[in-house]
Amino acid sequence: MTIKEIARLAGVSTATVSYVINNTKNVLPEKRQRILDVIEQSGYQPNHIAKSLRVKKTYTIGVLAEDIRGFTVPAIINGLTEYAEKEGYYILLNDLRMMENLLNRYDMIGQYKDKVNKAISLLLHRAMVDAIIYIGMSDRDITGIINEINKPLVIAYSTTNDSYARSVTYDNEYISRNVIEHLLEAGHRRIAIITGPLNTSPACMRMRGAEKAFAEAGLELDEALVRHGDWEYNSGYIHAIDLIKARPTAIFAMNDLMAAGAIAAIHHAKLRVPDDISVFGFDNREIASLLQPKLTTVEIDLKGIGSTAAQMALKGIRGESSPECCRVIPSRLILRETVAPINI
Amino acid sequence: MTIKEIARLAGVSTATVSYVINNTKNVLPEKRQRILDVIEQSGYQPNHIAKSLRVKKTYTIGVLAEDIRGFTVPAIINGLTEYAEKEGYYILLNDLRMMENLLNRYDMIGQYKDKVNKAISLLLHRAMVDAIIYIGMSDRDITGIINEINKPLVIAYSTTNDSYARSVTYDNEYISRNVIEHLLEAGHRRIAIITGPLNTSPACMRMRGAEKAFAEAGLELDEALVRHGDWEYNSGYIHAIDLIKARPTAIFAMNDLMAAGAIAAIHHAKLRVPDDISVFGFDNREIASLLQPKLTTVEIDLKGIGSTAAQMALKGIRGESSPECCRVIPSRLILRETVAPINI
DNA sequence: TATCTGTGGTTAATCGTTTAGATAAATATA
DNA sequence: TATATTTATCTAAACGATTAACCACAGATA
Repeated sequence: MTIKEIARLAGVSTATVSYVINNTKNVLPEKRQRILDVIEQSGYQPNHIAKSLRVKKTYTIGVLAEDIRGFTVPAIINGLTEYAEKEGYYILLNDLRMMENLLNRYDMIGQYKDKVNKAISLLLHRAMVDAIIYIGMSDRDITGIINEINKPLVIAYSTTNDSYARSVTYDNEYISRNVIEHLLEAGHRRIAIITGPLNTSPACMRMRGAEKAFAEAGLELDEALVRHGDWEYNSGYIHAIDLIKARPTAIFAMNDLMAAGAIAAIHHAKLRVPDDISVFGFDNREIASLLQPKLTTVEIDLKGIGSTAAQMALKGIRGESSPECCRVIPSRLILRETVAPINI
Repeated sequence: MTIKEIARLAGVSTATVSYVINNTKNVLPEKRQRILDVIEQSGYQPNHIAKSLRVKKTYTIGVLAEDIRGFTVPAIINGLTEYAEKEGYYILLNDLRMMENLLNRYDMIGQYKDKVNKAISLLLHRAMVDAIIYIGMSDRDITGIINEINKPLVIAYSTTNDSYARSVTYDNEYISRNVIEHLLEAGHRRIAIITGPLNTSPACMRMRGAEKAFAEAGLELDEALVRHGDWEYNSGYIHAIDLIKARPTAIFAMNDLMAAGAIAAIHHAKLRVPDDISVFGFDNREIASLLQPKLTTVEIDLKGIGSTAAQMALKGIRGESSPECCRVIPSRLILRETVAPINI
């Protein structure tokens, strides 16, 4: 079934059929209906490939994910697909699969660069996507690595200071400030913090947010209550063991895994959560609601990041140049059971 | 840069250029080299869309996932991408996003059916994928729902008894038998089981495996020690509370979430894991290695399922009809800290 | 009446490949 | 030598859409 066949059956030219399919020129109502009827009956579906070839658009967005496993990327893709589908676009997924080996290893940067650029080139020239969305987990500014491309590029989750690429992230600093504010309001003063590695920007920004919250309250962050973890469960456990000696009334662990470790450490020290020590996490991953007690934490709107990224990509494709080159999606606090006011 | 331009620069016809690019006909070595040089210098990349139109193949595999969030689907896609990429195929991802609303709700079956068929039709007729891989989590046999399609279809993870579709799953029954065998070998006799809902096939098959292990050892499964959970943490907790009264020496929970609940229940009863009661989980999700003590569990080779699905899809595309229509990927036991021999 | 304008439709070129069939030259065979 | 075969290459027709350019006709305008 081709457009030619439809035209023959309806007794018109292919051009006319095309015009009614795409609503791109006036056609007499009676004729239009006849054509639509023929299409309906024959179950005709326009050949997308032929159209792509002719109009030089594939209605496809290439998505490059550093690694699809884990909890962040799928949620982003979920939101992304929803928006793209609504607008009639496809998602061509390229999973770079480099969770363990290449990410955050600076001796591997050459290999990383090659892999990314090869993937982009493939997406651009062979698959001919209309735009690319890069979902970055690592702290690298991807734009410094990518060869020039002539299609819209949007970075999701991680951030960039490139002027060409658009990016969409979350409010790292602001929400972290909220966390500390929440603890301060609950009466906590001796607040310990287990950060991520300070050479990663999320850890830095969250730290800055925390500092601001203290400053705004006229207080000062006690350096003796700050430890630098590595995002892993064990580092949360170990640092908490250490911190407990300094008698904090609350611990803000900058992700849920470390928070889980901290809770285990607190229990191990025969103390109770939140009665003796409150714990605030970050990420709201599955484990957060399974811990006993249930973890109070921060939820990043990953789905929102995804749909916004898709939206920005489509704006780029349609040439609606948005003045904003970086959007930040608000996160929210999930208040569960691990934080309690201090003076009860 | 088109093939025409390359032909002009190399002083040959487009046909000849095409022949050297695709290695499809003999070309004099000297001429071939000249053409390759021109291609190299100009950075020419063949237009994939044009090729697809002509040869009626898009080198694209459509992947339909019921919901990409969660832990299973991404791991499968990871393996799938790896294989497909190696063979020069793309992954067009369609996330149906129906975790909460449609899955396993039988009043929603019409809506479910519509959504799946619309997605497949889109993939087939508009995106023109060469094959479809359906990653099913729910227990529904998808083939009963899909309208006839004339391209290879492979079902991954969940299973089918359709003769047209190929499927690739894991060894539910066998590995479950292994779990019980392992517990029996460790001297356990009073083994409690927390199943999933018995109207789901994984729960049934795992149950059958367990029964066989008992039977083979000349023992009988004690019905009083079996409870039917709903895969959620809470049901593990509640059933374990109840089971503990019957004094089992081991509990096999048919997923890690319920196992985690069971462990919490055991601790709550002031008993120790594994000293008083051993616990065996299933899935090896992230939480398994974070629990204290670390959970002994089953790891399904999701990546293997993914790459095998891709392999089968490609076989289908290439017309290499494999006699086997259903492959099962072996799982393995992950022995950690929650299972101990009984008589120490 | 002659010319302009607008409307609905067709013709045919085009997008960038692949490939069947034609052609010409070189080599083998009778 | 004449004919058949093989080999390397080219010509041109697809693939299935879109769309610029053109055309015929009706009604409006000078």
